[in-house]
Order: sequence, then C-alpha cells, then structure tokens
Amino acid sequence: MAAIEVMAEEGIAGLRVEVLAKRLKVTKGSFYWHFEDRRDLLVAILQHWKEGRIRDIIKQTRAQPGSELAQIYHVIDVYSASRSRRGMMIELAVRDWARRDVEAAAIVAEVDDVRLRRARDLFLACGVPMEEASSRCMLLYAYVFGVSLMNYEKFDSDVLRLKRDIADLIARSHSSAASGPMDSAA
Amino acid sequence: MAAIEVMAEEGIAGLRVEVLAKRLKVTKGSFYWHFEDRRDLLVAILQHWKEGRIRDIIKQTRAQPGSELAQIYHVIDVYSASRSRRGMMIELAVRDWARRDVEAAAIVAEVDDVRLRRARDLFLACGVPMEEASSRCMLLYAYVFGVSLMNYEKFDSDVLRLKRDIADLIARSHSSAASGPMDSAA
DNA sequence: CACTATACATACGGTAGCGTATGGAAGAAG
DNA sequence: CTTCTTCCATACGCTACCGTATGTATAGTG
Repeated sequence: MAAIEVMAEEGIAGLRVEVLAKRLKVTKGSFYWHFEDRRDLLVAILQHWKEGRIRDIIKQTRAQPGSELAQIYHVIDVYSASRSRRGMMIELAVRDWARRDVEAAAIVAEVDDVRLRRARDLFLACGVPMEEASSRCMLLYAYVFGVSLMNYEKFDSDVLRLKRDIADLIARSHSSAASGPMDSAA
Repeated sequence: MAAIEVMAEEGIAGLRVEVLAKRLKVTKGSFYWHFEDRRDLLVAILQHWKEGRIRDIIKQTRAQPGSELAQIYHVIDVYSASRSRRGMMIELAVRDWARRDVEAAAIVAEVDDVRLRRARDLFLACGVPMEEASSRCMLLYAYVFGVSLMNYEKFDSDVLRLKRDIADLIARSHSSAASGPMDSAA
C-alpha cells in the first residue's frame, strides 16, 4: 500500500482520499470500490502496520544464545539510525493518531506490548533481574521514540558518541562488566 | 490564549479558525482583526509556548547547591507525572507540527537546547563528567517525551515502581553512590 | 457635535475534500 | 450473443474551511 508513503510525509490528517487517488493515478470511484470510506483505509493501514511491526520485532529480537546483549545494542541502533528515518516517521504518525483515536491506541498498545516483552526477554537472557529488565526495555523504547522528535543538533556536535554512550546507559547490564557489544569487537 | 486548549485536544491540524471563533463566542471578523491569517495565530501560539517553556525550564532547574540530584529527579517526575498531561499534549502537538514545519522546528530546537543545557548543568554540578552529563540529560528528555506516547498498561501493572526505577537509571550518578533523591528521604 | 480609530459582526466567494449515483468496459458464464 | 459480475471513471451534492469585503457600535478627541 503506497498510502503509507503519504502518511509518512503528511501524517494521518494529511492523508486525503482525493490526494491519494491522484497520486495513484486512479479516481475516487476506484478508491470507494476498494474501501468503504476513508476510515476503512486508515484501519487497513493500521492493521498492515501492526503486522509488519510484529514481524520485524520478532526478527530483530531473535538472538543466538550468548549474543543477547549485542542484539539489544542492535535494536537500539536500528531505531535510532538515520537510515530508518522513514519507518520512524510512520511510527510517529501512527502514534500521534493513536493519541486521539481509541482504535489506533489499541493497536499501538498491542505492538508496544510485544516489543517490550521481546526486549525484556533479551535482558532476562543477559542475566538482568526481572524488574530491572522491565525498566531497561521500557527506557529503551521510550528513548528511541523520544529522541526521534527532538532537535539536538545545536546541543552536541558529536552525535555518534552521544548515541553510543546513551546505548551503553540503557543496555549496560547492571550485573555484568561488559560495556558494549562484544567489547567493541576486535 | 485559549487556542492552546484546542491544540492540546485536536493538534495543530485540528485548530481551525472558525472552530476557535465559535468556541470563543466571537466571529471570524473578530479573529481576522487580531490575526493576519491562520498561520499568524499558529506562530503566535508557538512564540507563547516557547516563552512559557523557557520560563518553566529555568524555574525547574534552579537548585540549591547540594540538591542538584534531587532536582534532576524532580524534573523527571514533573514530565512523566500524569498531572502534567495537558502540558505534554501541547508538547507533543507542537513537536508533531515541527516535524513538517521548519519554523516550528527551529523553535523546538531552541527550547530543546535550553532544556538540555540546563539539565546538563545539573548533572555537572553532581560531579558527573561532561560527556556523561550530555548523554544522561539527552536520555532524560528523550525518555520523558517517548514514554508519553507509549501504551504500556498491558506490560507492567506496577507503573509507579517502573517509573521510579527508570528515573534511577537516568539520574543515578555513575561516580556517586546515591541511589535516589536524598536517599529516599528520612 | 463631527471625526476617527478600534473592535467587533454579517455576508459572501472560493477551494478542498467526503461520499454517492450512475455509466461503462471487460471478462466469465450460460 | 446475452447476462452478470468486477472494477473503474465521471459527475454531482454537500460540508467545512479560509480569507475578504463591508457594515456598525463604541470610545476617544478636537
């Protein structure tokens, strides 16, 4: 569905059926054949987004035994990387929508639940106790979403170091002495 | 300006001049006397928001020497408390707007810069080294914004403990042994 | 009192967008 | 060849807005 493209750029509010139809080089008549109304399109997008997210989550949190910590760093990296900017724009658009729509909020809640549990399992596998694992994975996701709507260029020029240090703060196991994924490799 | 009320509920996109006029029990004629156009209202709101935020920031980051750590906890608490839900709704609406508007983005960048510097100063006063102070204050704000757009009720029932533990993760000074504000008081 | 500026209200034109009604092509089924 | 279904186009009515043009009451000022 190319409608997601528009949503990433303009947000849910900017996703108009006539605009979308023009973009797809079809007419409204065609649109209203495939969808009941605008709302119907939105929930279809929502469902599609949810399934894609959950697929992604289980893929990115599947770790070989022993490499769970590295996997945690990988998750942080994936979300805060500028490469996945498009995905984050969609994420933010959906979450903004969910702030005023209970149906969207329910979907977001489902996705959040899966994300948090999978991430917590990674921390648990690292030997982090249950409650701390909950706190750290919650911190992890709140951070990656929050950082994506801040403007910090003026604050610190060395963004790479900053992000690496923050990843350490989030992931560094309380009990282990490891300070990074595979100790910064060899 | 009561326009901010509407924005908190509906977001920038939902802030329509006719709706606002009806809400204020005046007519459009009156509106267009005070404002050039809709855009003019929006930038006025933006300016008003910015000034209010900066006033708030310097107030909430002013600490007696020695109580800086407690002040950090206070900042975290203020933002993640459900009591300031309204303020956070406005914050999110503005930030969502800033994602597509350079003018709004510039204002948000200013506010973020002030916030981050003031928070960093608190960490520095706690004896945290410069780079770690940067990381931690960045983590702090990214967390408070990010957590406000998550739905975590299903994940953990003991939200109070969760938030307290996360505050510890963010604020707990690397070098000092203090684990909370004034060691959980007496 | 006449004059002017201020602070509104009324009324209008214009656009964007939603949803519907209806027509029609193109293939499947008989 | 007809008929039915699927899929899409054209055309329309309707509402919500934006912005403007213009009327008007009130308060100040000479």
